[in-house]
Amino acid sequence: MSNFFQLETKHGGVRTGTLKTRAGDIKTPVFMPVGTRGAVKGLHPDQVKATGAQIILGNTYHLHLMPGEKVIKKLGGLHEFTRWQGPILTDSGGFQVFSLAHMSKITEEGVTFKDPRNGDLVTLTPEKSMQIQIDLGSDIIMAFDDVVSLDQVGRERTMEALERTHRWLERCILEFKRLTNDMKEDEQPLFFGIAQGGLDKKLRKKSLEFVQSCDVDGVAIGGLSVGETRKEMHDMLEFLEPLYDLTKAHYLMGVGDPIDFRFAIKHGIDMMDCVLPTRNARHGSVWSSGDIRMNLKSERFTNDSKVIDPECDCATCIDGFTRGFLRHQFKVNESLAGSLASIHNIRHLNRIAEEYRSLS
RNA sequence: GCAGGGUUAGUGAAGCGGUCAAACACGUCAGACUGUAAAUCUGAUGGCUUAUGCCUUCGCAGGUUCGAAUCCUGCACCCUGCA
Repeated sequence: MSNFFQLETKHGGVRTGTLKTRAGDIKTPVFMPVGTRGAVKGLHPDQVKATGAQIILGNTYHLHLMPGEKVIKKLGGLHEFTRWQGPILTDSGGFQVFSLAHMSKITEEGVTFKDPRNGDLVTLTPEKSMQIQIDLGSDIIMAFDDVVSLDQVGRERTMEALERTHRWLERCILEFKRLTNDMKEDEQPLFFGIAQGGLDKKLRKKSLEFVQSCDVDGVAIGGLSVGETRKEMHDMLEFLEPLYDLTKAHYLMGVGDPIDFRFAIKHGIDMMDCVLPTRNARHGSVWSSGDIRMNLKSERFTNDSKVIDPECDCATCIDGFTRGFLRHQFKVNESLAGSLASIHNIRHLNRIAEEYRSLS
């Protein structure tokens, strides 16, 4: 497999580079907004693009349930379907092993989930996940992994989940190759493996080394930001920093609090995704300069004529939407409020990424 | 005018002699949210407060009772029938 990631500069732990996908190049470090069901919630693709976003995520599990990958394929694939023209990364459904743990059953073959909406059983296997992601038309395909929680039950199966994740990775690679065999190289999606290991450094090292020894275009760190303390997460990122294969892209999954985002970039991470900017935004919570959080629903903004962050260049701030206006729209449940705040929060992370990219 | 029904905390609405500072919903205030079961969830919401504590409340004014939001009397206002 040729190398789709080009490392350009390195300043301490900060790397800048370019990830080449069939849908376009991605400058790293990069923040990737999450559009689980094919849309970044509340935003038109043009608005997402205007935040500086280069790539968005979709989710195998959700899109498989509704409307189904066959429908999306028939309607031209994810790009045509969603009208997002840039690269798309799809998560494999592995995270749902964790988030829907109490409604799922894991076996060596795969995982059976109960659809939380109607109780329907959905089975996902490494092969199935690859097939779905290929049908969706994803540009970066993620391995199907076994994510564990940090509670007692999860900790006890950390080792088991890690080994299973590795066996599943081999199955994913075989299936991915089978499905992409007849594609020209520049038409193939990329494939990323995922390292697990919970908060156990030995297991983390073992997992990272295993994943990097496989035929993958990028290596992802999974299973963090699932409830551990900030210190635990940062310790692990510091520990992993010298262990990465420098020729591959490094993706930290699910992290996007500005503080963690900066920390990860300084410790060798190239890509991150997170629901935090959009979820928080819909709940009225936004970041401003200095990564300070404020809740726009708060009474104290009622008469505030300032924009969210006077130093911000996002469309929401540039267009002059005041805190007072946003507070009002939140209070009356107008969805515009969440959209405007999402634009701001995504831009906030993209500005951070740009700050580090400008080092090159 | 006659006969019924009603008036409960910011709003709607339970309660119909003690376990009532008073269910529930909404609203309000605050908090949480990290590969989205998430436009969701949690807490507070008469006052004072550390409180299993005290004080003031259930249209208004009296009364019965050991004890009343709950029963009685009068008054005010609202609704529905009949005139």
